[in-house]
Order: sequence, then structure tokens, then C-alpha cells
Amino acid sequence: MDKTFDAAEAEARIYADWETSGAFRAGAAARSENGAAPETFCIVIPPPNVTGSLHMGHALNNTLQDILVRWHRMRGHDVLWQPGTDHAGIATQMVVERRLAEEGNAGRREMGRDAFIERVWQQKAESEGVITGQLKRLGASCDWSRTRFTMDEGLSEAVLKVFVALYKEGLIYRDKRLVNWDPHFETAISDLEVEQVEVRPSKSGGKLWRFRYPLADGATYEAPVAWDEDGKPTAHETRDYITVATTRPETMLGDTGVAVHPEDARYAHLVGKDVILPLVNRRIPIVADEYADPEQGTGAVKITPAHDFNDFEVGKRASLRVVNVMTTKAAMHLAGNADFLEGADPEPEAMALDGLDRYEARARIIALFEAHALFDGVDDHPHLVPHGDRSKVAIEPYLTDQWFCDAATLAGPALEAVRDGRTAFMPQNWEKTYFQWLDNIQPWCISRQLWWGHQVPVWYGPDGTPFCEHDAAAAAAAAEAHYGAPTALTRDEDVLDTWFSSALWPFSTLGWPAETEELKRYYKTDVLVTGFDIIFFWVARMMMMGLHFMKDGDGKPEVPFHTVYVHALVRDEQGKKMSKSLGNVIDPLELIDEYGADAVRFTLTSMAAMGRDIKLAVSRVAGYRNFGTKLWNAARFCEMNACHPVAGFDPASATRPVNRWIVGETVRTVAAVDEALAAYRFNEAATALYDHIWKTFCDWYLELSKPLLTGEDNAAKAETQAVAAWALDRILIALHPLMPFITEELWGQIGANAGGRETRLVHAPWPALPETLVDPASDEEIGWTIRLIEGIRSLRAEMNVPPGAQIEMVLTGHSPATAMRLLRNAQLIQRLARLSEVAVAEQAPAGSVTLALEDCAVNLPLAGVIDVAAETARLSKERAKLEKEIAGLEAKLANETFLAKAPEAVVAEQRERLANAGAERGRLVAALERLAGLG
RNA sequence: GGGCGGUUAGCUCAGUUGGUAGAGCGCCUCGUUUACACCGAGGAUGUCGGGAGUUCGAGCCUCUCACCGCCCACCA
Repeated sequence: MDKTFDAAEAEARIYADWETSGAFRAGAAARSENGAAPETFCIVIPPPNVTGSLHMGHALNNTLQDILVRWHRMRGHDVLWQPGTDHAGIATQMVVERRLAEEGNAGRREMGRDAFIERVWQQKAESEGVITGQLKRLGASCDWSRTRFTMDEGLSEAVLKVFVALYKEGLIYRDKRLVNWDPHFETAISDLEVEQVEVRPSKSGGKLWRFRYPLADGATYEAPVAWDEDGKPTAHETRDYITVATTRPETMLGDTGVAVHPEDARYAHLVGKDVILPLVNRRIPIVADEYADPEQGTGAVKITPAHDFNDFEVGKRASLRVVNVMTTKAAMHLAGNADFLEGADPEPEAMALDGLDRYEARARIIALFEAHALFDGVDDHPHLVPHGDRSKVAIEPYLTDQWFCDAATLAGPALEAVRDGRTAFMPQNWEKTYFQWLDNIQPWCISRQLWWGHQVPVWYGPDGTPFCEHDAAAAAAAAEAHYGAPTALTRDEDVLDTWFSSALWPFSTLGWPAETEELKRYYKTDVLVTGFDIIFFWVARMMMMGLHFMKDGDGKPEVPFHTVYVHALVRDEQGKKMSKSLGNVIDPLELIDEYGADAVRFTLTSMAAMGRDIKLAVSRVAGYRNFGTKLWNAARFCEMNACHPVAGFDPASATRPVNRWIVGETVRTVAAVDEALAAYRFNEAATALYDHIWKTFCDWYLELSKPLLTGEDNAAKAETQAVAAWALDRILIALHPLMPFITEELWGQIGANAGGRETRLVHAPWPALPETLVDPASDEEIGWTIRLIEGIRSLRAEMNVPPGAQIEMVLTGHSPATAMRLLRNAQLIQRLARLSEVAVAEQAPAGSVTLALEDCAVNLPLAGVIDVAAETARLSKERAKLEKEIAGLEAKLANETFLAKAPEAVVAEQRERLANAGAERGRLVAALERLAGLG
């Protein structure tokens, strides 16, 4: 064997072997018990963007899925890990448009829809192998033969079916209402795709401007201008205007009213009067509406129903006109805008704003108010402004026709299913987040004015009558029935929100709407593994769609998965979110190149404690690469000592305490891994394996076994070889889900030395180890031996005994059982503690240093070597520590309420501890007395 | 304005029904004993954010304060 594992070489080779042998195929290695069908286990992958590349979030997400999948596969379950990619409407269209621009090609508008879509498909074909290739480098054991794409034929069919069905049920409808409009991509987006960004005061924003709107018909009123201590006005002035405050001056062109609070005494008398909108010369009413907050701004708020969600509602209540003054690019649209011009007599300087970008128009309008002496002042006013999550530009509330899904209706069963536990979140606190969102869910805007996506299956007749059907022919037939004659139809140009198709993923990938064998077998799926950032986008919507369209054997709605495991976000070492702009992105592929996929996986796994962010430190990856090397060398040691797997070896047959002990430790570790994985406590599985392999197996078992492996006793040697090989095999199996490559490689190499293996490790049966293999007597004996060796080593170091020096050890104060224990393991102890001789005696030799170890004293005769003063100091320190502990324990045991109320076991434990501490103190005192005699 | 989470060794973090505070990295001292220097042996390091409460007993439960982070929400 080589001295280290060459990850770069081996990973590619091993992965290729798994793939070509069909190791990941659905149902591969499934074993049935007692003739029953094997248990199934299915995970659908969160489909990465087809043009995306692997980032740390993917690495974590897919590592965890792979661990579960490999674990279940080895347990003999019928496993399907369903892979695929997402067409990612906006993101992909963005990528292609950017690429077109870079290449100096015509933009999409110039190309036309068909040519552009053709180009996107081409891009898809070019880049889809990238992300899947990267998942393979990570070791993901998906059934790649079943790879799906959200826009492939089958999934498109599912989208059509769902859309038409929901439309016909009235759960999808078209509506003209204010939506979040992204002026960059010129499309509507959903509420979820909007993120609030704080705008700080600057020249162009983050301010509150006050404008005076003149009252119509020469009306005036007395406004207070000074107040006394009680807030009563003491002076007034006559005004012929009302002052409004706004953060968005440019929208004033679309104002159709001014609102004041009905109980606001300052303005109550103005309700019902009109103002003349400056620059536009439109007469608009002052209305009373509770939305107007007397505390906010001037208490009078301008109402622009076409460009503000609140104003839209106010306008509806007060029957105000809706005047849209912007283009789809958020530039001013005034000339030829009938809505704008109706009832208006705009100043030429207002019309000059036509075609200007909204921010440019804002600056010009502020200047115009100043010029007209209608400017009332400005204050800094940091506030949140909605931005498109992809485009990063401020979104514009915009009045358009869009398709909506009645999410509130679909949410009911989705809420119920989590409330009654048919689907559970891990960790559970995410359920609260899920409830909160679904309880307040708004209609879901599902149409996008993009080209890349599933086109809405709706055709319109000449009079605008919609026909929602599976295809053009069906729509034509419906139209003919409707009109009584064949009629030309035009198809709706919109495409659907990407998440609409993702919502169907758990059943569309299994073949739905066809009633496939896979659908029957694997739906509902088992666990969904995902980050919390897409609980709303994706998880909630899969719940809604799954429950609406899928039924169980009794015809009841069926959830798409019984468990949602929500993992953390991967952040950088300082806890910042990784982002390109911060430049703190750690590329998982670079880490894999440097340290190997196993190390990256193990790092993420060991940090994946539930409910916490992962701050990734690269030093940890190096540490776990070292862990792999450690395991590699342990295997090399076994090979060098001819520890080959013995067919049919029964671990219960081991007789030597050391061997019986490691068998027990192995049982415990596998049980711990099982328990941890069953509870999704991935980090605990990692810790259990790390400690067992490094500390227990390498540091102690292999060291303790050396005397046996090199000794004269052939029976003991053979047994140790067999046990070591057995224990190492269990290690490879149990570690495989976490570190698949190095374990598979070792499995193969070790197998080759022993005449081959029955299966690859990826299909090796997971151990079922009975608790009875744990032997408490051996545990206790080896535990004691280890503590003894540690104690002696510690003493040697403190006494500055040269590492190479072989010294004697004399045990005193021991029980007969302890003496036997010492003699049985004398060889091991001598070697590991570097002793020339071990003995038992009635009395400690003169000039000994002493270690109080449980029921005995360990004496190292170091006369002439030891520094009496130093040793006295050491023992005194030990004694002081003990005194403190004893005092604490005595106080506790003297406390009657403690004795009365604490459980008996706890009290007994305290008593035993006190007894031990007392005995230990006795031995220390004796040792100190001997030293005093020496000095 | 609602909701969630965090504060434990220099750093990054574990700590699952309350019962002697842990790991890795880093640091210090030793060490080429034929698996491993990507190593081995030994060592130092914490009023578990502050305060109060419940309890025989609190890192863990309750309340409160402080600071940090995230999510949701229509305040001009």
C-alpha cells in the first residue's frame, strides 16, 4: 500500500466504477427480509439551476442527502435518489442575455422569441453537465439514469395538467391588480422575490420631501403655527394649500387624491374639498381614510393608486382614479398616455419629463416644486425600499394583468398536514416559520413576462375570451364550441414562475401524470433535505401541490415527504454570508482538489449541528484530510501485520480482553452512528466515528495489539489478526456514508489481499451487531489498563524521565483482582508505558513517585532521579485538589434535603465518589510521608 | 411592528428528558519506538453574556437586561 491516499487519482476512478456498475440505480442492492418487499427510501434532490455551479450550500445539502442515501442503501433498502436540474427562468434567461451581450450578439428582442429560446436550450445543453459533474465529484450517489429537467417533456406535461386542472377548479385565475414589477427584467415577480433594502439618505433617496398642493376654488383655512406647553395652538396662519410628504416625488404625476385621517382635527374640515395637482393641473379630492397616520409626515398623504400598494387600497375605498405614469422600464410615460392626460392640463415642463428614468424625473420634479415655490422642505428619512432579488433594482408596484394561484385555499391542507404530524420539520422550530407564512399567505402571482419557461396554456379568442386547455387543438375545439364556428386564437405569451414546476418535483420526476411503477413505489418520498431559505419558495409549495394532486391508497391527500430536514447556511469563518461581492466565497471544488471530497464532506458533516449556521474554517478541512490519512495508515498497519478478513469470523469467539474490548467498542460505535443518523444528528455520527477510529482504534487498540501481533503466542496472534481485520471492516462500512471514496478504496485493497470481496463497499451490508457482543469485564479491564498507562506516562513526563529510559513499576495497596489484572496485561503495559518490569508488593520501594489510581497505588522507584521538592509539590497540589472535592462532596452528603430528594442512584454515586477520593487521599498522604522521610 | 436564533477555552464549535464542563484547531514541553511528522506522548486554558428565580442541585428550566444575527411586515 502507498503511504497516503491519492484522492485526486482514486476518486475519479472509484466514481466511474460505481457508475458503470450501476451501483446507484434505484433499488440496487435492495434486500428483502423474510420474503417481504424491501423497505423503500426516496429522496428527491433539490434541483440545482441548470446553468449553475456547485457552491458550499450545494456541497452541504448533497453531502447530507448522500449520507442518508448510502446508509439506507447499505441497510438493504430499495433506495432512489432522484436527481435533476431546474430551468430557473429568470436566472437562466439572465445568464444567456449576459452572454449574448458579452459576445456582441443581438439582444433577445432583436433575436425574437423562438430564436432566443433556441439559444437558451443550447446553453442548457452545454452547461447541464457542469453541475451534475460537480455533484459527482462530491460523491453524490444519485440514480443518474433517471435525471430529469423541469422543462423536459414529462415534467412539462405535469405542469400543463396541473395548470389546467387548477384553472378549471377556479384556483388559478387572471386578475388586474398591482404587482411587484421588476423594471430591469420587465416582468412581474412574486412577493417572495422581493427583498427590502435599506436606503440611506443621499441626493437621490432616503429622504422625505414635503410638497404644497394648492387648494382648489380659492379655499383657505387657519393652520396652527405655534403651541403652548399643553399642546394648544397659540398662533395661526391662513393657508391656501395642504402639505404632503413623500419619499417618491416622481409618483406625484400619478396622484389622484390626498388622504387625511378622519379624526385629524387639523384637516377634517378639508375633507371633500379638492386640490389642484401642481405641474399636472389635475383636480383631485381630499379624502378621509384611516390609512393616513397623523403622526407620520404632515398627516396628509398623497395617493398614487397605480404606484403604491397602500394607495391602491385607499384609492379603491375612495373610488379614486388609477393613473399609471410609467413604462415597463420605469421611465415616465406621459405623452400619449390617455390616463395621465385625462382631466389634466400639464405644464410644458411636466411634459418635458416624458421618457425620463424615474430617478431623473424625481430630481427634476423636486427642482420644479422649488421653482414654483411649492417646496416645503426635506428631511433625512432612511427607509426600506423593495428590490428585485435577481435584478437588484427597486421594484415598481405596477398595474397589470397577471395570473394568480389561490394559494390560501391550497395552504389549508398544507398547514393541516404539518399540524397533525404527517410531515415533520427537523429541527421542529421551522414549523413555526412555515405556519406563520402559510397563515398569512397572499395570492401567488405565477405569470412572468419572460420567454424562458413553461408558457401559460391559455388561448384567447378575438373578444378576449380565454380558453385554458392542454394544447392548441383542445383550445381550438373549446373555442369552436364557444363561438359556434372555428375561430383563430392567440396564445397567452406569459410563462410560469419557475417555482410552479419545482412545486411538482416530488411526483413529476416519478412520472406523474402517468401512473408509473416508480410513482407507486416511491411516493410519498421520505426526507426532503434543504436550506431554510427556500422553505416558502419550495417546501410550502410542494406541500400544497402534493396534497392537492396526490392520493394515498385510501384516496386521501398524500404529503410529498414525511420529513423536512432543514440544514444551516454555510457562512465564512467570520459568520458572513458568502457572496461574490464580499469576495469571501469558498469554492468547494477547490477544496476538493486540495483535500479530497471525503475531507470536504466530513468537515461539513461534523459541523452540521441542527439549527445552527456553519462557519466554515478551511483548517478543519485539512484536519479531516489528516483523519483520512490516519485511517489509511491504520489499514496499512493491518496489512503489514497480515490482518486479513476471515470469512465467517464470529466476533463473539474472541477470547483476549483486548480483542473482546474492541469488538464491544465497535458495537457501540455502529449503534451510535445508527442512532445519530436516524435522528438526523449528522455531526454526532461524525464525532462518534472520528473518536472511535482515531482514539480507540488507532491510539489504543492497534498499540495494545502490537505485542500480540509480534509475540510468540500463535493462537493469540491469529485471533488478533482476525479481530483487527473485522474491526477495520466495520469501520470502513460505518464510515462509508460519510467518506465514500477512501473507504471504498481500502475495502477493495484489503479485499484483494483476502481473495476478493462479495460486493463493493457501496453495497456492503450494514452491520447488525447484537449488544451481547459487549463484554463489560473486558471493558473494565482494558479501561483500567489504559488509565494505568496514561498515569505512568504522565508521571514520567512530569518527572522528566528520559523517554528512552526503561523503569520499574511496583503496585501496592491492590486487591487480588487488580493484581491479576496487572499480570494478565503486564506485557502490554510494559511496552506502552516503557517499563523494564512490573511487580506487586506490600510496600512501596523507598524513593518512589506515587500515583493514586482508584483502588491501588502505582509506584515508580526513581531514587536518585526524582527531585524530592518537586515531587512533594506535585503531590501536595494533587492532594489540595482532592481536599476540595472531598469537602464539596461531604457538604452535599450532609445536606438532608439532598439525601431526601435526590434519586438514590445519584446519592449512591456521590457516596462512592467520596469513598474513592478518600482512599486516593490516603495514598497521597502515605506517599508524602515517605518523601518526608527521604528528605 | 411581529417572529426566530445566538452569546460555553485564544479561534471555530459540541453539549438529546437538570446530577463531576468537552472536541478540533492554535499554543507550550518532549519524541525519527519498523502504520502514520497529514505522526506520537505529555501539558496549560473556562465566575458556560449580566442579573433574578425555580430546585437538594442549573450551561441546560422560568423571568429580565445587554449585545449580535436572520426572517416576515404596506408606514407616506
